[in-house]
Amino acid sequence: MVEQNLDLVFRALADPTRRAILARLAEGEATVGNLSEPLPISLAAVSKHLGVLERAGLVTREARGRERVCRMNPAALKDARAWLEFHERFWSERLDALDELVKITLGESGGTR
Amino acid sequence: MVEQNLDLVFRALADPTRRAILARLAEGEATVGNLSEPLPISLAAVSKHLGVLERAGLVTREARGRERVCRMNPAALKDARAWLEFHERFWSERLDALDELVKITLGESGGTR
DNA sequence: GCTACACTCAACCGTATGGTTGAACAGAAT
DNA sequence: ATTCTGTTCAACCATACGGTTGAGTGTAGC
Repeated sequence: MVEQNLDLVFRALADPTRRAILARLAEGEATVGNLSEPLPISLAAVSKHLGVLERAGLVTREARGRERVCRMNPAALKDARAWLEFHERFWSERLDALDELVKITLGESGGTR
Repeated sequence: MVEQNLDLVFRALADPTRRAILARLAEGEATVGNLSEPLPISLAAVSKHLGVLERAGLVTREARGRERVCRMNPAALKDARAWLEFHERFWSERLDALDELVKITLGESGGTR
């Protein structure tokens, strides 16, 4: 359940164009047209990228007149950050423990590889 | 420079099999064979996944006899976490600011619409 | 009502991805 | 020396991805 969401979020973040869109969106809401202006790709391509971001829950698109205004949803980053943070911490602790073990082992046995 | 690394890291993390491999690796180093045991895919496929993880800097593979022992490298997660954290924070602040603005605007204008 | 605009949808294209199988290679075991 | 084992490599397959173009849809403006 959450796992699949991680798939979508990480995959969405793996593309530089999409990260650029998010960066632009961080400055405030924008229409699809606004977003596509600085990008060297077609409007349709941008629309597709927005679809990916939307499916990942990172962005919402709302119709306003004939425009679609996009907003970012920082909450969707939470799971991904939590995953990263957990593993980073977990691994670091493991490494520390390993380090400690090595020190102790070397100290006791005399360090003969 | 860092940007491209983010591509690789996020892309690597976007696959559930690869996250499973990382989770297994968090419990300690393992050979390619060890890693492939619980997985429902071929050894060759696991080897490929390890290639992806290695290119992203998340895992190192070292030859030990005829085996390859894999270890995780938590440092590689740092950039990704930093990116996420920054944007999450940045966006949250933005949203808070927007919230504040809305409150002020509504308070001043009388809140029509 | 017609035209212009903002956007999405659908079809298509080339390349990447995740999987397979079978051959190849290197180290261990006999 | 031969065989077995652990792993990679290469070729192949199906599907997904990121891009394009052109048609379609709905709203705005005259």
